[in-house]
Amino acid sequence: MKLLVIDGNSIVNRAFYGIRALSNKKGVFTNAVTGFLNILFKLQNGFKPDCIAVAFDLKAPTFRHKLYGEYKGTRKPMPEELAMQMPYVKEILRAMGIKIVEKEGWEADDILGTLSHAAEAEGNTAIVATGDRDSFQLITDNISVNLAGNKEDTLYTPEEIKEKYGVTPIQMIEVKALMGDASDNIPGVKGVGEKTALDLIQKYSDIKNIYNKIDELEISPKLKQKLIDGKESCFMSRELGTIALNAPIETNMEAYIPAERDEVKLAEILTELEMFSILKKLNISSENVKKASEKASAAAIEEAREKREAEEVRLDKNGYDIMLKDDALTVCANMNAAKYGAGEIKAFLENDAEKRTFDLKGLYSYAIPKGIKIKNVSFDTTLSAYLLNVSSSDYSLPRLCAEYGVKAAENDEELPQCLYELNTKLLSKINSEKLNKILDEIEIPLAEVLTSMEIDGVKVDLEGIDSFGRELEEKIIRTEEQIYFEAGEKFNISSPKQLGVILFEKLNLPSGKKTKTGYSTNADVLENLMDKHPIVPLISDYRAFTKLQSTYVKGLKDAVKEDGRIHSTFKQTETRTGRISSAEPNIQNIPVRTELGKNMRRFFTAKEGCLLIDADYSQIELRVLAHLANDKIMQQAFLNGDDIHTITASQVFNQPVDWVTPELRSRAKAVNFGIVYGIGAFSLSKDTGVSVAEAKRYIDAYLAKYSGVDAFMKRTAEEAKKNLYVETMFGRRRYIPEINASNKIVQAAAKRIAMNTPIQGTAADIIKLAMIKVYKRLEAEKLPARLILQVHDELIVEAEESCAEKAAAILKEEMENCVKMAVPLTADVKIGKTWFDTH
DNA sequence: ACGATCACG
DNA sequence: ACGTACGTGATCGTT
Repeated sequence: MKLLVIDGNSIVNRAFYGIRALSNKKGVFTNAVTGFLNILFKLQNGFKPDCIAVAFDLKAPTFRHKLYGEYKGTRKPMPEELAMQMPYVKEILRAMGIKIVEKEGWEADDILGTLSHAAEAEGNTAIVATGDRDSFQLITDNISVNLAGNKEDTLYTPEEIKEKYGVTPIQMIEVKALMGDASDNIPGVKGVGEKTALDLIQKYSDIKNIYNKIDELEISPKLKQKLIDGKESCFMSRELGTIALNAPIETNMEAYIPAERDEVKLAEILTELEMFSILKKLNISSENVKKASEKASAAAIEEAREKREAEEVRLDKNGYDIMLKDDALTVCANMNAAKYGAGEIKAFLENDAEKRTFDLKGLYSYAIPKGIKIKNVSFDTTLSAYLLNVSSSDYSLPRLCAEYGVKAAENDEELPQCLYELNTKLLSKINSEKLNKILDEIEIPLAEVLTSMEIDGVKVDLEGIDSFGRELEEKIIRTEEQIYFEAGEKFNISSPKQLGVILFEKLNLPSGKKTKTGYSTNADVLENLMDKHPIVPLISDYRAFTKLQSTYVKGLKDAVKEDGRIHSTFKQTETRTGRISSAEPNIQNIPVRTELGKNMRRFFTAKEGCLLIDADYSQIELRVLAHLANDKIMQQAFLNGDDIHTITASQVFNQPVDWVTPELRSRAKAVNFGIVYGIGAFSLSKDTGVSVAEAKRYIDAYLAKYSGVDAFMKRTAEEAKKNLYVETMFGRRRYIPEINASNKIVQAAAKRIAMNTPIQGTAADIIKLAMIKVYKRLEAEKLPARLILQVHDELIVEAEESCAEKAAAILKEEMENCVKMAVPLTADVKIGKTWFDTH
């Protein structure tokens, strides 16, 4: 008999990432299901197996995890769009009469291994279909592996493996023990990659032999040392990388002969998913299709009735802890759990009951695309945990349970209790630390705004980027040639190490030896060498060009989605100061400071018929400082509408305002920045080019004139020493325990943080409030205009041309009036087709 | 995985 | 005498 055993998870994964997003009307994604079934059909038709088994992983940790710790801990979780498709895949397989094999504590790989080897033992042949190469170790004369979902559709046999890798299939285990596997978090031996590993195993056949004869091997001393250091890791990796052949599952082949298929059921599911092409391929009788549709409508009526009843019971309670997990809402009231499936979530989220959520932004990412309006969120675990400790890097449930002394849920049944206890604890802390206002009025409403911005994204001119990229490519090539000419040889200009050798050894340029690893070649160093050799400005240009090319041209192109827009992720629990951050791609560091770089902004554009409205706060951090420090002189400058850097120059350099030269103004500007960052004379001198002594005089003069600022800085540092934390104007808190460190350098750094955080953090609070106001106002006035980007002190709205002026007025008004301070806030607003035009 | 570098506010 | 401004994220080379 012939057995086909399929790695379900792996194939579904391949299908999901290999096929563009498809979904039915209800928003259930279907690309993974479609892809999986197409691969399954192809395998069935190609191999004509007598028996079929499909193996899946269960989420529970396997015995190997328990032995060696959660070695898959860093693996990315399955995206929601994929997770929601898994139940459908399984249901369809069952309806097709195909056996699903999964076993708590065992991985799909182990099931593949056990079944294929059991088949062989009974004198049968087996084909293992999977998406990854792990299974190569299972190959024998009677067991072959098909890398399904790959372009090349070869069937791997022992000969194939020998030819390709020069080792036997079973030796692949040894190879992996040496090289490790990043995707499985198998460490291997540090510093040994595929090439070295294959080489070693080809020569010495297995790791046991290698370590037994370690002193006799013909290898470099360096490699030998690596092997010795990694010995323990290597043997552990061998354990981790060995697929089990003894999983406790049914191994009688008869059990895997497909049963008769349930056509009605199949028609039902495929109709629900709107996968009509697959339905056609299955040749299901029209009679059965009809039966399926009758059943479906009856089920819908029943579902509606159940929902109503459930609603009535649940509505008379007044608070729920809820968490969206695997596309189902776990709802907990008084520690009793209720599960809501995809169809019922909407009704629950939209009802009036008070809700305490976990990962509100995640919930909005689910709700907004489906048009669900979440009502009455009073608390969020993640946001609260962030407010209570902005310095954590992990706000996952297990981590929070550990941090706040709550017993972590080991399974879904324990989840309600766990969430309830954690939320209760966090809520009481939020109240006692007076963070409730900032939670209710800033972070909770902001979650919706950020999610909406992520979903909308910003339009990008791909052709424009492409053409800019071609220009850059030419510049890079030209510059490269000139650099090689000046250097008299070719080398990797991007390698600081190689560059250092060329500049400081070959060309004998004066070096300030720096960094742990060698010469420093950063922009500052190059700046000082500019006139010393013609290669230096070329290097500087080369850096600028390649930075633009790889980070921006290439990076942004890769980030453009099918809708022609970039959807950055705005992280709400990332920064220590309360700012939001942007990633994948980072939209907050698009070039603007240089003429060449600025061109990137031409490619961020409003969609057809729309314009961008860009509003940025003028000097928000200095205004915040003037307010917090209650410094009358600085406040007066802002009240007068004066140029703050000119006034500062006049104060610090003791000159009449009219006598302030651009040079003086620029130095004063540097001092203003320095003050906000918690200045030191050394750094200021480096920044302005004056001597350290001179810089010190500036700072002293500054603090003497702006005496309120001086007092504020002293007060803030003392407050930090006493409380071990500092606060923003709205009470956002940052703990700085290092403030009392015995190491003076550490302590000095902590002091700068203490002085900077209230300023940067208050500015962050203000713009968050402005975002909420702008978002709500645009929504309330039903304007065809949406807030799409935030860059710390700048907001960008995309609006239909007809309402651009109106939207601009709203932006300005809301930004300038969202808080009342001792100085006015001003926002400069510009309208344009592209982000370049608005500057 | 980490450091160096450089883009932004 | 120390080592040198606050807050981020992406890319590349090196280990």
